Amino acid sequence: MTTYELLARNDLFRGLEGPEVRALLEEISYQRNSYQKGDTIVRDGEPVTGQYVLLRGSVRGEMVNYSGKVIKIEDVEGNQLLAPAFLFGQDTCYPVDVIANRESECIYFNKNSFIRLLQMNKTVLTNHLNIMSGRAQFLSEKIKFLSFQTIKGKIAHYLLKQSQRKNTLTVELPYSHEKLADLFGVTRPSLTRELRELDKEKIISARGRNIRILDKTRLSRYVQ
Amino acid sequence: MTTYELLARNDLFRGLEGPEVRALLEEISYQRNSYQKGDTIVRDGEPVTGQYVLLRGSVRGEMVNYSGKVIKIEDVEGNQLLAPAFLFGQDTCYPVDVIANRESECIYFNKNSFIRLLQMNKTVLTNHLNIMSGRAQFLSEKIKFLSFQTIKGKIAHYLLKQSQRKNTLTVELPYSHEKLADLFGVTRPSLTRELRELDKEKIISARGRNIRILDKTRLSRYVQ
DNA sequence: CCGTTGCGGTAACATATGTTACAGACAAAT
DNA sequence: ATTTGTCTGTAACATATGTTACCGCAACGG
Repeated sequence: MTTYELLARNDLFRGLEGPEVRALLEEISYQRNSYQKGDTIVRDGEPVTGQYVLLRGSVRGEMVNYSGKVIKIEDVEGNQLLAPAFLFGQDTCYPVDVIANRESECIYFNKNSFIRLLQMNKTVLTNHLNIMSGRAQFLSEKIKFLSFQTIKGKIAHYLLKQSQRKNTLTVELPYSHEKLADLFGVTRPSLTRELRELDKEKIISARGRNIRILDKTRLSRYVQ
Repeated sequence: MTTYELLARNDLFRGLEGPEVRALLEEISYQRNSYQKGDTIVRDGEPVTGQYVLLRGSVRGEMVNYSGKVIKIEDVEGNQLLAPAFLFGQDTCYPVDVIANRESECIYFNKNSFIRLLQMNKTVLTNHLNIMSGRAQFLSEKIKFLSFQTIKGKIAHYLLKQSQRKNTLTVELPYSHEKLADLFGVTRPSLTRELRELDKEKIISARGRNIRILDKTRLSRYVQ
């Protein structure tokens, strides 16, 4: 698929037809880069000089502190902007490392090009405002999730959300306990321990990554 | 002072002259409301239907969970937008309660009016993008602060920031321990205990709200 | 002058979570 | 077939923080 066709599906261009997107992009300079699994795309603290768009693949944003503790903020899959809310403002720096989960491809617009893009089309601008708002909403949710819940609360919240989305009581964890623990901001043995306890109490059945919700009511009680 | 004069000093209108602001606002409808100390201006979970601007006074944004634990997100003083990053996006809801710290006054633009305002003037639009980016940056910082630091780490971070800003080694806490504990997402006795310990170790001298940094080096070591 | 109130200080104890280390299961690689 | 690495499970123990309750002080209002 061409760059245009891929980008046309991005939320940034929602509501525009392929040819319109093509016309916009022809006026703008950008570069296209590939990354291998494990490659760092942007580093925490680096100044933001432009806008990356993930075309293809999967990357994750994570915060790391000096003593090595990791909090995974999110996975970004497919065709999305990376850190879309950080391009503006003065002397903004990336708040996370962005690392490729597997082979991936990005488009990079430098700041001026991206601003021109926003100015050239009102729909694009509106889309971008929506995307930025969505990010702020996401970050707020994250604060709530990280600071209010106990580990069991986080597990309950997570499982109930997954189960609701797929409309099933069996949840296959998309991550190892290790990764999930990072997402929750806790350590791996602690996460495993709490999973085991919920299993022992017959609230869930947990066999490695395969989890089945046995008692939704009691599980919900852990969500604050 | 008139509404125009007040608003003209808002970051949203940075770079515009008073008369320009006046001209813009004459085309737009808005309402002006007063609040008493303790009044709730917006409530967590309420849909966002417009943009509040704090004209005068002081408000705080805080998250509360069902069991009553509070995390104060921030204080907003004087002339600023409230929750500026949440107006766009679909079905957005406020992520916090916003409560007046003392008698305060707000302007409220409904969503369409505010969007028109952004469309009418490119400077205003750019300012708004900057403000939104700033919010995202702030929220990211908050996540780091809340999830990486121990209580002593939070104290150290906070004191060092205050001391740097005022360029002095004495910090007069602007809050009671109670409020500060909310800001840190911890309980009051725990915060007091840690303050006392830092005092005992002669890293700071803490007498109620009056704190003096005695050993900057050792204090910094607590910041992750 | 005295009660009330809010605040800081403190202590005993409970609990959640981290730390570290190791063992077994399994799959991939050799 | 063997090795290697990754993952889950587990345990003993350490630590940070929460919980609850109480004290005393200072400010304030009646």
